[in-house]
Amino acid sequence: MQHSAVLIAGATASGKSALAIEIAARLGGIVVNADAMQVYRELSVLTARPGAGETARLAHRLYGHVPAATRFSVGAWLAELERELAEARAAGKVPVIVGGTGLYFKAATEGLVSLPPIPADLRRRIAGEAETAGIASLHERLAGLDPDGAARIRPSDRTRVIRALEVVEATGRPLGAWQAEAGPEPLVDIAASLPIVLDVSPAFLGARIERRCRAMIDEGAVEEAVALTRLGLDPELPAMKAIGVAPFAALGAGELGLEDAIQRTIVDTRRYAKRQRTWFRNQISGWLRLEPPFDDELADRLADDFLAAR
RNA sequence: GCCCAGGUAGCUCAGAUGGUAGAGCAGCGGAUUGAAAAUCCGCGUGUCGGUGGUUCGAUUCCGCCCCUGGGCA
Repeated sequence: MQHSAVLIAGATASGKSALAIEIAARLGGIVVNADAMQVYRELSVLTARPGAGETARLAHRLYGHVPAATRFSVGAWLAELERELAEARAAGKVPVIVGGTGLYFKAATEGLVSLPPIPADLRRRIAGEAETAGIASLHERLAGLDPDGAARIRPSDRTRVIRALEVVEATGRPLGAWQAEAGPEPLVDIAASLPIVLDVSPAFLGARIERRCRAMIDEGAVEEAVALTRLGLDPELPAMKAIGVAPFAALGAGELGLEDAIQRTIVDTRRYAKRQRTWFRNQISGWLRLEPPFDDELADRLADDFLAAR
């Protein structure tokens, strides 16, 4: 079953969430999260997750509903998105999917290959081997089991080497073979949707990122980072790698100065925004590209555009 | 005012008996199919403070000037 939706992709601090709310309000819709970090329960200030004011105005789904101890994934998100889209349709509400994770949008609009789940103990074993034997030696093993994959993935690309090895060891087939199969149809029918990418300049983002990172302190970023680290979770879990967690936790522990912690967070955020811009510039085509200001007039126009497209 | 040290990339600095310069950080470009705020690849972006002089050639040597820091008055 394919769905129509409004899609809003944009870099961090671009103003995409506010625009999503305005459009959803005009369409009688709901906001659905497409951001890999805003799903974590213990992260709110650090991920700039929509607050009480926003969620009181209209429904926000897939925000803060996953414990930080969980290793979330595109596949898990896609399964939840399917449920949300079905519910929204049944309720007659337009889903406005907003986020900054390019891979999630790609999975929603182009589909994701169907793979059996990888046993958790196998994943742990391979990750452990990466630590002890080194990622290059895992790549050598991959070359024996999945030559095409090994040729495509650099020996230094830790995430992809581990993933490719997991798949071929768990299923007996290389990842590329799975991907070559026709997967399930995409959840979002892009032709019947309004896909928007916010085209924001580094200068525009830079100022907003700095302001946000400084404001976080008063909103409790340090306390949030400290509380998260006190859970004693595996530092390799995705939630532990959220921008700001390490520097603000270090600040809370007295190991880093205030200004150093803020600067570290600003720089990390800027770099993240740069990677997002690269993704949206090169991995997405045929989407409506919009420049600031993202104001009420724009929301009016986009809501009309969506109704016309559908 | 005098003496000393220093002005080289966005920042902190290195360097060449005279042949237009290079590190770290920052920055920029790219890849991206179940960890994606992850992971990985590539790229120096420069009136060497200004101005005269010596020289085939000056960022480098010399003069003068400007700026910064320290010292003496």
